Amino acid sequence: MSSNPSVPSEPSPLTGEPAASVTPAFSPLYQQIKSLILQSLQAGEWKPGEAIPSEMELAARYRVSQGTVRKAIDELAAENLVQRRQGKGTFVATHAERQVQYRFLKLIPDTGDVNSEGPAERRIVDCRRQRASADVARALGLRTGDPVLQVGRVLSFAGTPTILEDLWLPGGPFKGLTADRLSEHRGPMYAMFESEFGVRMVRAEEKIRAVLPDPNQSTLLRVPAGTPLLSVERVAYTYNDVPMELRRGLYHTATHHYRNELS
Amino acid sequence: MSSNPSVPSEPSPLTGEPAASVTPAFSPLYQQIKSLILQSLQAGEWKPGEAIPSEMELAARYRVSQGTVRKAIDELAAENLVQRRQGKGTFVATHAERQVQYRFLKLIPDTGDVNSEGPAERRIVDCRRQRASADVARALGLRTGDPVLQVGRVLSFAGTPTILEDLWLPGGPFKGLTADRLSEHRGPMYAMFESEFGVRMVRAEEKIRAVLPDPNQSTLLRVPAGTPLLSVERVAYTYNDVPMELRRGLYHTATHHYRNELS
DNA sequence: CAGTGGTCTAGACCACACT
DNA sequence: GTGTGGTCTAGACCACTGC
Repeated sequence: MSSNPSVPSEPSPLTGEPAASVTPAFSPLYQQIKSLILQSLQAGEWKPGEAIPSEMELAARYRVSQGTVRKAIDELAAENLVQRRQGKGTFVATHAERQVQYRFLKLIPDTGDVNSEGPAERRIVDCRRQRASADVARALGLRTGDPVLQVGRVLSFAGTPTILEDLWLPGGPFKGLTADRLSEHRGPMYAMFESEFGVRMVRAEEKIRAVLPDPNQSTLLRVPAGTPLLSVERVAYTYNDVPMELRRGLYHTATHHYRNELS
Repeated sequence: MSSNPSVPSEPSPLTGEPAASVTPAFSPLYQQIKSLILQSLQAGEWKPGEAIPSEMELAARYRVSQGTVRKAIDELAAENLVQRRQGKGTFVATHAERQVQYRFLKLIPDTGDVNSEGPAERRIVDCRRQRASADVARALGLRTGDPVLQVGRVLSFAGTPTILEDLWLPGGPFKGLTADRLSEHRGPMYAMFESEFGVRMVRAEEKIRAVLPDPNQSTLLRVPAGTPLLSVERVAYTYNDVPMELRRGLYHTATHHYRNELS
């Protein structure tokens, strides 16, 4: 292959970047291929659940060897952006698959049997457009006062209210989202975000604390005042680390716990 | 290379396994190499912080190509068992390095500035040998009544008690551990486990809940009764998923939070 | 059967660290 | 310069899927 920070483009997607600084640092070919694939994913060239072109096709398209494409895809697979299936192809990851549903929900029943209690029962408490407060704006990368959608809901397991959460979504990308559409959909909310709004959550950060509920919260969760609850603040990101959701949850951990793996 | 589930051994470490069932499922060469390296790590052939042989050397030792060794090491590096350093070599991971100290501690100050408060001040509350209760035994893979070491301690940040935790360690591997040796050591406890007892924690699982302290706990943490606290129960594992520590922590989350990344 | 991802090899060259 | 890990290639073959 030829020299460095240029990669042979095909229909020439060439994203500007006139190399303002001196020698823009070394970037391996496979990283360049990776970002090209990433751009296609981001642009929606292949939809969630669909197969992307085969390694050979991509190798031909980008004029590199199959091994180089393979390494690029390996990294995308490691980041859960695509999913490889031997003999079938490589598929754009989605929150709609049975196996990985509720990928970001780490609260599980103490029995460990995730399926024993069936799917969560969801109730939308409220859903309204409003102007972003300072902290919501900061978390979503907006300006204070920008339009946001605020949603409150309760999740119940086996009839017991267990999670109370508030969501804030940027008004722009989620234009047209209403309480009705939220109530109607089946399956994970993030799956609906993909199919209805083309927004794919690929990564999230959570800050966890122990708190006490205020009177309103203890009513909704049907727990006594003074019951300790897990406060989980999540910021979820689409491609390129763009924040797309702020979520503040209260988890009742009497019969469930938050599970985490460290390595 | 030759046929499958046999790999050319060198000084013949050949770990039994007479293949009891029919066709022991396909296992790629690099996976076999990986487990051979894993055995050497486990046996202490290379100590934490030391370099393992170069890829070329390992390739010669196992009679495979460098690429195959590379893929084996890639996986070990992804699991944080070894660390690659370009131009220098591949090193056995350790809890003693500056960068990854407290790798398993996810509680960080709300300011986000991990270094602003300096190192934690540690106080051993108690340390005694006892017999494993049923639940401790189960978590550590022991039998009820087996000897275990129980340690209680308080961690303070900037003079404020923030973490109260109890540890249970299997009596066998940690023979000779005393309150004095615990108090004397500097740096992470897991680093001392490596250097003093040859026990390397490579992985852990945590179960998190919100709880209220009992009177004794609220005294030690200097918080009022009724203060919600994070309960973090951790089981830490050495190689081959052998549990080596049970740890029950109470985190005061007024000025700190538990941070988690999802993907 | 053909097509896909997965493994393995051998060789060339690059980037980095030490000496 | 030498040795290390890191990248890239080209080609062969294997395992899995679906027609």
